[in-house]
Amino acid sequence: MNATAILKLHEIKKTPGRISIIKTLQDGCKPLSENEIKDAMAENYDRITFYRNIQTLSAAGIIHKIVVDNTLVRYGLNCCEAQHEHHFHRNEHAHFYCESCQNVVCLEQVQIPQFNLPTGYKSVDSDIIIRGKCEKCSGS
Amino acid sequence: MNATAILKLHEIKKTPGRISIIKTLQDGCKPLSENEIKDAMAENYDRITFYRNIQTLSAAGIIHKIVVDNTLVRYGLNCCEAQHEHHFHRNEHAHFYCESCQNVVCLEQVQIPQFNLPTGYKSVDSDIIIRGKCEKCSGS
DNA sequence: TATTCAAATGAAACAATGTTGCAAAGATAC
DNA sequence: GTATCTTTGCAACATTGTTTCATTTGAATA
Repeated sequence: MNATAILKLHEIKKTPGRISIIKTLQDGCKPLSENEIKDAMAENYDRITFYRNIQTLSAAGIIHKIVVDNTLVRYGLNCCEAQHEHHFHRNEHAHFYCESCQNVVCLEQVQIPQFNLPTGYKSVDSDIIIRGKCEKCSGS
Repeated sequence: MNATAILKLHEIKKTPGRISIIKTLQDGCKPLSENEIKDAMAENYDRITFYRNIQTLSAAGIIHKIVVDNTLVRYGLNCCEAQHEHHFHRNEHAHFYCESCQNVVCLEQVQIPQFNLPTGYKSVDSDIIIRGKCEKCSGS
């Protein structure tokens, strides 16, 4: 689905900045950092607008923020299935962070476990970051 | 175990800043933010020294950093068992973040699952943050 | 197509967070 | 107590994130 269609589906105004962010993430085929998106957007990029659009796109369920570390944040495009939902739908999945190539991979297929919490604790959702080496970097 | 003993055990120099951080975390009985530690340390606090000591204590396995969000970081004291290890030993456990009271709880007893990763992916460790309501805040 | 109005933008200014270099002070071994 | 190496604290800087407000723009409607 193209950027314009995604925005229309979620009833969000089509603006150059938002189109740019979505297209960049589609082209990148993986979660990207602010700087990577910035570089791709070139003169289209404004930092304040970027943060606001990330907020908007995130709240709409179009993208999700991946916090690998407090100084290492990536933004990933939600999968196509999630894009068909009109309402907010968190596309919950774990993430893999490769300590060699620094890439983040969305592990759509990895089952999020049911954690056995102490009595009285109610879980709403969870963030799972698995660190290690990806396929390319572990082959040696 | 008191702060001095912990530092000696890990062969790290005993300094006021480090003692302060450890004592504050012991008194707090829960993971604390930089600001909470700062307030407890009062005039003892220096921001640069704090960051460096967090780095040192963390590398030694005395404390661990919990990144709930990129703008929401806490530091937790490692449990006593881990303190008996001379070498670095990551005391791996999941964390619970209460969206009502903003407290973080170390879930020592929650089993870290074996994630079924795609072929070639090697896991080293993982960060698990479970969000929801804690015992006190869910009772209503 | 022109009009309209709410929403989005971009500039400035600010706030918080994290890092580096370096001289002075302090902790431990002797 | 003295020597030595580590740690501290200051200054300065870099990065990341937020708020306010006047201006511009998107898109619904006439």
